[in-house]
Amino acid sequence: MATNKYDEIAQAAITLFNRKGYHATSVQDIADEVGLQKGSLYHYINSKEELLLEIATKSINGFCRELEAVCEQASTAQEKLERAIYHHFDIVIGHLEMTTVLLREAFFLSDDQHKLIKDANDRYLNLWVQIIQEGIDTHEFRGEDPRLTALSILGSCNWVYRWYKADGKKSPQEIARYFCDLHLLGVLNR
Amino acid sequence: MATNKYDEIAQAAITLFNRKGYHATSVQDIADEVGLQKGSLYHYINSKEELLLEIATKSINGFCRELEAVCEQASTAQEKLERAIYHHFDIVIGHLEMTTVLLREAFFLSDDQHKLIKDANDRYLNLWVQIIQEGIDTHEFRGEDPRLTALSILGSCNWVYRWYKADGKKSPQEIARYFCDLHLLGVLNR
Amino acid sequence: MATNKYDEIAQAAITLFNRKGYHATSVQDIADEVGLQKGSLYHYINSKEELLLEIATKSINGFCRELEAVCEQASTAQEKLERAIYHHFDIVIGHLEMTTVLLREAFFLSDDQHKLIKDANDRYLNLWVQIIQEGIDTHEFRGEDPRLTALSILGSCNWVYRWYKADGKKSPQEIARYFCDLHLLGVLNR
Amino acid sequence: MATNKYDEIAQAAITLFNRKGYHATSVQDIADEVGLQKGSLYHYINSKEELLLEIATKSINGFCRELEAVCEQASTAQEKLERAIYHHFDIVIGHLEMTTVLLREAFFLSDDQHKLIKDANDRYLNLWVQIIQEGIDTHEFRGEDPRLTALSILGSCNWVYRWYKADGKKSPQEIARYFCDLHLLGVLNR
DNA sequence: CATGAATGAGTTTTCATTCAT
DNA sequence: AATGAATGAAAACTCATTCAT
Repeated sequence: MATNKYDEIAQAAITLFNRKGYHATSVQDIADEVGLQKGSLYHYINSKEELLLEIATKSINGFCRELEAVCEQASTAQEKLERAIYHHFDIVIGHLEMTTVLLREAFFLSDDQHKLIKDANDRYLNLWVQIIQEGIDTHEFRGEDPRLTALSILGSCNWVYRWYKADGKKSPQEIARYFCDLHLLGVLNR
Repeated sequence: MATNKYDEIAQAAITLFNRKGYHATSVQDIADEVGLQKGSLYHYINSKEELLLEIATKSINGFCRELEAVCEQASTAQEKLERAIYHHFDIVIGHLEMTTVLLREAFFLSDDQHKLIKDANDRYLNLWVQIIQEGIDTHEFRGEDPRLTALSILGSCNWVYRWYKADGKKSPQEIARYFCDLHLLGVLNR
Repeated sequence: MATNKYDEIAQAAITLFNRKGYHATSVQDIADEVGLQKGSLYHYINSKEELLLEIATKSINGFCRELEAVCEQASTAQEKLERAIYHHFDIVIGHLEMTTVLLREAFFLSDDQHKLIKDANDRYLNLWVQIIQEGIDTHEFRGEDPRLTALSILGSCNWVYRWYKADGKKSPQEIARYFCDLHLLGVLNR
Repeated sequence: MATNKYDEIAQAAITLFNRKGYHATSVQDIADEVGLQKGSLYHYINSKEELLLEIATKSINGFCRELEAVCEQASTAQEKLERAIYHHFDIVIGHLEMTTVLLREAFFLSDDQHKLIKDANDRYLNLWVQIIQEGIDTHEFRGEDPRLTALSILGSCNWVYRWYKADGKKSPQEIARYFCDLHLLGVLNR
């Protein structure tokens, strides 16, 4: 991993923000973690807040990118929804710390910066809404409020960051499958 | 509102923690909000953290109390689950600010105090798990992992605090009904 | 002991000043100790500092009074010095807490008030100096600097408040006798 | 005095603690004295209390070090005792402010830290006790309780910090000699 | 006599950020 | 690139004292 220094710093920040929260993590903590002096960090970052913004941005962009790929590749709405759920789980669990920072800490950005994340979150939500809407249009799915349906599924799948532990009985894939079943039963027309 | 001073302070804290987050809210902010000097607050509270703990405790206890009542009164598992969802929505939306403090800010308590909230959250989750388990036992519900089912539904219903706006097209009751339908379809045996 | 309230308060203050020091003892601590509210204390005292001043004054006055009595009653300088030492021990050990407040805490009075105590201390010292001087004049004692002699003996006897423990092997009287011997050998002409 | 910054801070603290006492000296006072901002002090110290601990530790260690050297070099108990008294005076008067901090302010350390100083003080006392004991064993000294003898002499010599003024008629050496005479007469066998 | 709410100045400490070296 | 000294504003909390009831 020939990571560069900035990535090292970002990773340290993710770990620490995840463990203690953004506010409780000092710039000194991050510096200690990467073995630099506090002042030296500022060669790589402009501010602690920008670091948080960049982490959150990278995280939400990852979610969007995956889902856009899914939408392009899958054919039916059902297939899209299934793969959307699987990919969401992949990221949440595969990048649990970063996802936690996105979902728990981005709120503490200043209004302007928080707006950027909120907008990106909305774009991501809209991708889900479009999938549901498409399913309703093709009569694959029931329901008449695709946004509410999307919020229900997405909330359920996001909440995972709050309870998932790697040492559980079920593998991430099994959990994803279980959730996928539940949600599809909720939306599929029969 | 001739409430007593402590309640006024707690309400101010809820409003501010909700608006800016626990860390970004200073004791001075709370004092300003209730029209006291900073030092005078300490006649009513022992510390800012204890104030947060008390708010979170009151909130989670409210959830538990309601659900226990539901479990005693309703007969079938389906009825319990439906009413659990409705009551959960009632509280989340009826006390949106306090719920937000519980779900977003309790994490920032120190370990000992956070533990108290986590334990109460687990008790609440277990009530849901028991309902699902009971439904599986009576063959009302499908599924073989009641905890995962509960986490899916609860996550979906908790997430509401992050997107609900009072000015939406649907009333809280309609949203609750919509979610209830989705989740029941996901779990009901047919 | 039909002590009045003020004496109760003074005694509580002595105990607490002795245990934690004047600065580390809050008015609240004293109020708690006597079972009053903080505000109620101020019916009996004018300020925390005045309370300290009164304790210290009472203490040093006690030392002076005893020594003046000794000087009037005893005949020879040797007898006076012996009884001065015994009486000093009587007070230091009999009122260990109050003496500790005098010797350790009076310094923390404001300049004006501290001056009052310093002056009283000087008067007490002068009584010792007079005894030594008298002994030198009558050739009972050796030495040519009665003030230094007095300071040596008094320092030795004052220091007792810092190490005396009631559970020691020797009784207060035995300690006094031991010290008396040492100091008399130091000053007596042979 | 191109001393380093920490020493400057410690010296400022010694001066201020000496003048006003530990509690009455604020971190701001110390910062003002060395021409730094309050916050900048914390590059050099961890806390005000640790600063006091370090001053007191350095002080008592100085006393111990000197006395250990004396014990190694001097031959007879009498010689040791004489030199112990001279060295004690050297330090008390040569470092009057630091000694004052040790003897008057160390009490205000928290229990754990105060214990460290008390233990060091006990070690110092024990060196005196050993000297006296040795003199008793060799029949140089009279007395049967070397600890009491040591406490008497040490108390007398410590008390000096409370009355010594540089503008007195006698030089420090003359005072030391005077005290030495007094105490030796008290303990020497004849 | 007693209360307890309220004050307001004070305390120690933290911390993101800057900058000369 | 890296340091580490310095800043200055802000934080939570304490406390002696006052006073209306």
